[in-house]
Amino acid sequence: MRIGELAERAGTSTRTLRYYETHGLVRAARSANGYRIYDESELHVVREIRTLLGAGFALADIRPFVACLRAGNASGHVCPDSVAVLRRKLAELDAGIDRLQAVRQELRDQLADAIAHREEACTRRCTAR
Amino acid sequence: MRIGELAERAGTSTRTLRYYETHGLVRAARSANGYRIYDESELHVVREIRTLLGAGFALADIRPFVACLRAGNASGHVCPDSVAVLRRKLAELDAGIDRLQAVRQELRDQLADAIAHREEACTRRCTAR
DNA sequence: GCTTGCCTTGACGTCGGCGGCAAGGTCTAG
DNA sequence: CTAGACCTTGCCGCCGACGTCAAGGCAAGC
Repeated sequence: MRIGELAERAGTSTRTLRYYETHGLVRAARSANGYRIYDESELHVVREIRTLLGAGFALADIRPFVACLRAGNASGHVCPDSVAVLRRKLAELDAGIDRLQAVRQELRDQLADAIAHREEACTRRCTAR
Repeated sequence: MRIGELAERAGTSTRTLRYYETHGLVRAARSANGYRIYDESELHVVREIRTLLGAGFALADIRPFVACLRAGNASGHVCPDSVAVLRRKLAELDAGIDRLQAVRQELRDQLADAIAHREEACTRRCTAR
């Protein structure tokens, strides 16, 4: 399979695949003319990468998952390194959610305040540049 | 007040204040020698900007709040434009929280799965590069 | 032969909110 | 007179995950 086909089947771009390769995540053999030749299994690798990226992981965090897949495991998250990253990400996620919840509460308060003072405040035009 | 003092009192840098100025958020008069001279009220403006940035707002989103302050209102969030941004940000925040919650659930499941299969999977060394 | 479509490497652009440096002008204290 | 602390504009660097050319090689159909 060449790069164009892999890109299409993985739902991404050739540029992205080359980018992953330069960062050591995806592997390719080369045919006589220099074209990249991908093994069927690379499709799973790329999909793993895309899924994790979509979940907010950085490429560096994804590395252990790919290594885990390459080590012959059916899923990339069963290895110790992956689990460590999972735990860390989970903690980050919790912190992020807490932060957003706090901001959300603050915004709701401000919104309520703004509506309550709608008539007494904002007497001049608020669109002043 | 010159730029160094404002920066210190607002807990930011001179570089940042100039940046805000080029983006039309902060205003300064000029003294004879070309130095920026800030009105006392700019301190409130800068603090409003910093607060909103900290809450995850983009500079473009903050503009109406600054305009609202300049229009003579005690707080920047009482004007219609600000309220519109607040509503939008609140919705974005909710969406973001939902997304993170979903990812979080997914991670927890994967973590549980990884732990459950700890012994039967990952037979080879998972740290293969 | 010529076009079309695939592929290659390399290098610069993007977005946002600044940091940091260069090369100079200004003001004040000693 | 000089040092040093402030200020000015301008421009490049940064992070991350790519997009977007540019300039060319390779393969296949007509």
